[in-house]
Amino acid sequence: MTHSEENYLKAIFHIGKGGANEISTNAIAEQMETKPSSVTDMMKKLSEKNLVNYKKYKGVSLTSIGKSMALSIIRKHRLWEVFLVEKLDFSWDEVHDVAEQLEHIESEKLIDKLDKLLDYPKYDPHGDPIPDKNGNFKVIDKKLLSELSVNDKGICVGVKDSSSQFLKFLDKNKIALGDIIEVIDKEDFDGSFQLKINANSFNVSSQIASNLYVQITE
Amino acid sequence: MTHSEENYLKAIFHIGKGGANEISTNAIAEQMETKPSSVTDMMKKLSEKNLVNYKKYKGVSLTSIGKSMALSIIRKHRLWEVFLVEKLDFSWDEVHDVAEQLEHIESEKLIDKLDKLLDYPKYDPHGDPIPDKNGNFKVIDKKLLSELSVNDKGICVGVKDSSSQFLKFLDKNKIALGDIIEVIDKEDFDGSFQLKINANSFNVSSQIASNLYVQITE
DNA sequence: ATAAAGTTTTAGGTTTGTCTAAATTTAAAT
DNA sequence: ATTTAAATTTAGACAAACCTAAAACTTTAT
Ligand SMILES: [Mn+2]
Ligand SMILES: [Mn+2]
Ligand SMILES: [Mn+2]
Ligand SMILES: [Mn+2]
Repeated sequence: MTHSEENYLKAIFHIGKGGANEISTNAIAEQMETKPSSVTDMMKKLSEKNLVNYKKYKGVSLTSIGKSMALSIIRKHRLWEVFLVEKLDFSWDEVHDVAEQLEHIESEKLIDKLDKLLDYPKYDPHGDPIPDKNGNFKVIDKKLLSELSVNDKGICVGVKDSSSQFLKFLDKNKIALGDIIEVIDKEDFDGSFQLKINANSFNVSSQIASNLYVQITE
Repeated sequence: MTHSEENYLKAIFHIGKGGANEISTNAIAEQMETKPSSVTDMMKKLSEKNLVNYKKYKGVSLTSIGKSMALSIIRKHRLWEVFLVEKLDFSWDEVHDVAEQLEHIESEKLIDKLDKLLDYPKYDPHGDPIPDKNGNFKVIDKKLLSELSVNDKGICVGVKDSSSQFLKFLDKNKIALGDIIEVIDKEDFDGSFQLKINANSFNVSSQIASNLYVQITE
């Protein structure tokens, strides 16, 4: 498997959110920042290798082999992200680009030992689940903060947008995974939220609220 | 810089042992396990980028930029080898191939932090020196065990052959870096050595003796 | 000094992954 | 039901990194 092939499989998995949907050529091209014609070429090759189901003009889906390869790459990506944060003191907004490179390192032993060193983490620094060796992971029942109602209370468990920009914004405002969030009020006018985060009052825009995942506790 | 370009620079550095000698096309081809014609192509490209001095039929040498790039890759390779042994419990015969991949990861911050995590090691698991950020490293005054005379005594500080085969042989015979070695006798007949290693008697063939580096203490 | 042998380069070709432009198929709009 | 628009595929091209075979250069041996 080449780096490029791996990146395509990962892209298909992410667009389809792990399901078996038919993914369009254009969607893949956008995700990969490449041209649709390049995608078509690659889909033919991946189809030849039995990693995707491809029928002309009908989009693609991952085969079970393709899916497990995608999961293996995602596992590596997220484990490396944990390593960078936990062992090398990277901040959560700096890890993605390096992990994009590290995810392609081929060595089963390496990743097993890394998993052990990190004490078998279940989530990456952005709250995304880390598949185990067999590709299994728990899907935690989380909601976007923007979907909560007044008086709902929960724990901040993830981010939808994991751009450096957004993560730095959260840092600056001292919002972190694990924080307890309570919805005090919702403003109809602009969709903004009045929150209590770890006992401090906060007001966040609807844009922020729709990029934070919360696990409701009551 | 592509992986391939990096590997060529490293190969040239290794063949020339860090000096500024003119390296032949065939020597590079052999080191890289590729064909001379491929080497010529690459030398033209590296020359274009001012990483090597190249004149047709006259061989190549690294420019100062090329040399510092080679040293940077070697630094990364050896730091990763230390990481694999110290933090992930790899044995010294398993690290090279993985380090060949990891050495190409691009992130200055990553390598600085890794260096710190490992507490700024000066040598890799095979006794090879690790260049610092500026490409400087100490050349330790070591000799091949085969060059020692009877009654010479020293510390085992490195291996010349770092093949898995040889390293496993040393493991099996409980010979490790840091061991104290004394030459008790040399056998003219087959060039074999009678040694005392950490107080135990040993007999090693000339082939072994010419692949172990020793720092003489008396 | 010349021939033979060895080394290096050139010429032309392949594969991978990309691109643009044109053709084809599917979906949407009238 | 056509026409128009959008999505997708094909055709042809290109750069990177490799190859084989042939030509050119250098070194060695006679
Ligand atoms: Mn990431
Ligand atoms: Mn992540
Ligand atoms: Mn090595
Ligand atoms: Mn080494």
